[in-house]
Amino acid sequence: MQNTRLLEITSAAERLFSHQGYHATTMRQVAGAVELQAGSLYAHIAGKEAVLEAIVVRAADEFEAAIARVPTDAAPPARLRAAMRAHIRVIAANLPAAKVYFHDWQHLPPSRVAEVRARRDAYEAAWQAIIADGVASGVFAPVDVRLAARLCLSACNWIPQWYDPGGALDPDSLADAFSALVLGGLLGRDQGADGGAAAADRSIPDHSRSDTR
Amino acid sequence: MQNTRLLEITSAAERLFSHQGYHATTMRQVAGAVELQAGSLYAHIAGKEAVLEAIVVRAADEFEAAIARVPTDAAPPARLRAAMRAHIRVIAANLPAAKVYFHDWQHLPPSRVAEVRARRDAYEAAWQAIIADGVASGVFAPVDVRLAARLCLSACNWIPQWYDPGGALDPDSLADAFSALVLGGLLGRDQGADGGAAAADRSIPDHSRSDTR
DNA sequence: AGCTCCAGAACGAACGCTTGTTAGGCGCGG
DNA sequence: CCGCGCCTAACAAGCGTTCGTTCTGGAGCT
Repeated sequence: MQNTRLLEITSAAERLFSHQGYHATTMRQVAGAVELQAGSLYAHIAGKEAVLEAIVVRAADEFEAAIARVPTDAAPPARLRAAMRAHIRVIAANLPAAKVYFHDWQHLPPSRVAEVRARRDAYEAAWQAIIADGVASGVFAPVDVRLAARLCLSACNWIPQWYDPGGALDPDSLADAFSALVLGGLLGRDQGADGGAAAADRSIPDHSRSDTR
Repeated sequence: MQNTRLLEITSAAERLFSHQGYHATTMRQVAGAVELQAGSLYAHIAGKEAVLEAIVVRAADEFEAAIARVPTDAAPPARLRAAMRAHIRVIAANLPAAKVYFHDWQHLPPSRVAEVRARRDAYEAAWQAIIADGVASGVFAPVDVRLAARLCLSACNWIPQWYDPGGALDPDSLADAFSALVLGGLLGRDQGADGGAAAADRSIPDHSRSDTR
């Protein structure tokens, strides 16, 4: 069970893939990162593609598990905030893997690509459901559900491009800032709307303060 | 000035780079796309990297020119909407180039990367300025300017991942839907006058799927 | 008009190098 | 003393690019 080496290799590959991209990364670089010779990797892995697949599948698992923990009985605004926290937490906690997941999943063999695409669509549907509920119950404006979900996910999926894990911005603050923007909008009129925020804070226990500013 | 061949090569490279990525694309593939032998390309181009640079620089030019045309004297909400239209129009009109610009600019030589990064920062600053003006004048809520700008740009930059140019969703509708969401937010509250023109329709007809993702 | 001549475009083969991966042998811990 | 982990060496394939050559079309001269 303590397959230390395989884990080291995979996470080194995550780092390298995330910085340079899958195709620009050499197996010799991966080997060097774990202080091995290139050929020695193959005592632990089946091939370069298998490493990529492991990274991508694990990332997909992570995102799915995270959104599955979002309570479905809360009010839509709280659920959206919770989903955003969950999503961004996964990104921040697995930054290299997330980058690889978003950028290099298309380089898997076609059958695996289809698989990942399906999981991705299901994931997106979960977000659409939250927004659709909000629209149906009149809490949300009658927006285009698909586009609204895509706005949220697009904004989130770009985060790995600029997020600095060592910076002062912790994942939950970022998530709360983003959900506050998406929920309340830029236009003034400070809505008393963050009644939903309280619910979100309860549904996802948290130790850090959420302060947008 | 009728350098037809060079143009053909560049746009074939745009297509291939955008679908497969820069490093996964072969010069022989590029050559095949314009019905040439690989070696023949070098009568027109300096090298693979030079083609990438041309694509990236042109895309950066396009985005900068677009936002430069956004009037600076309008009200912040109208300016934000205009910026969104400008940005998304460029994406839709140069979909392959935009994808390459967003994904593969890091594969340029370090000096060029720094250059592009600088231009990118300046571009982002233009968006921040719009939001900062809105906050300063009280039209926008007192949000974190940097995060709000990043939300907008993150959402927009992910668009090439899913946008279908043949679909029913035209760029301006998409831009208006996104800016309506970012300006007004999801939470109900009837739509006040956004400083912008007509197309502020909150309810947008269900767009057909035609997902290439 | 007919001729020469050259520049550019394209070919096809080859270059040197790197890629992912495999094979065989060495050494050390259990 | 077995077997696992690792190394060295090598492999075939593919990479971006170069090179000498061929072909072609039009300008310039007579």
